[in-house]
Amino acid sequence: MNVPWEPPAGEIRLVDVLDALADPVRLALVARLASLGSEKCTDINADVNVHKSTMSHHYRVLREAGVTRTVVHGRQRWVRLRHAELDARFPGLLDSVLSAATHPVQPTARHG
Amino acid sequence: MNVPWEPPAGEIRLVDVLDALADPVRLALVARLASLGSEKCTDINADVNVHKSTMSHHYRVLREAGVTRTVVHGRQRWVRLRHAELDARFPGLLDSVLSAATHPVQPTARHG
DNA sequence: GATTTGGTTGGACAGCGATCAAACTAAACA
DNA sequence: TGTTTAGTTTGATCGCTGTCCAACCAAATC
Repeated sequence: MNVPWEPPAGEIRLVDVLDALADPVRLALVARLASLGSEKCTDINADVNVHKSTMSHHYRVLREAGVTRTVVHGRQRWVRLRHAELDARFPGLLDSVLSAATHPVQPTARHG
Repeated sequence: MNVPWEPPAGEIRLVDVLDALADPVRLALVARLASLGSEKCTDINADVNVHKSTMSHHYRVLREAGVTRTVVHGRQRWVRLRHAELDARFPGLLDSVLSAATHPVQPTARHG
């Protein structure tokens, strides 16, 4: 039920957030969390072809950047986005990243 | 008058853009370009306490990620944001990053 | 208490990236 | 043509980072 260290909402730094999102594995993870909500690490790991210790590393990067919150519940961890807090500090940022991650706009083909 | 290599608008990758923005020097440079428009490298370098070869490296990262366009004009280079193209592909992304970079929202103090 | 389970930590490794200095290149100018 | 100017390229350094494996740890279960 406790929460490992994370930055207070007012101290989340943009560069850290961008850096946390600038990795394919973490970006996919964030997109997944956005669509599925809170998830157990086990469930996430099951779908990712990466060692569990590597995933643990990514969880930490996201958490320490202020992107996610990890709640310890018994012997499992639940991870979810700090969506509202992030949006309060950097309005529109997370949403535009998520929309970019899931629906990048393709250029319309030119005929002629 | 020629333009060094840059990705076509439709092939700009989100991870590359985020990675390009996830550096203090480049983020500041992008914010500066957003407020001042196109600039010569010399002018930019003058205000940044970083070696010119380092700046050249940053210009390349931004350009190859699709964030900026560099136009060679005689013996000087003009750098500017590919604002419209970026916004067409990842709507709202650049603007939210710029607004986050220049006006991060501070939490309101609680009097209690 | 011993074992299983879910996840972290530490070590090792390879690769990358930010930085500076020095050498280089191409354009402009004297 | 030689020199200055604007910026790139190359080389070196050094710290960071993504990855795996092995060891560890705490909670839950037997």
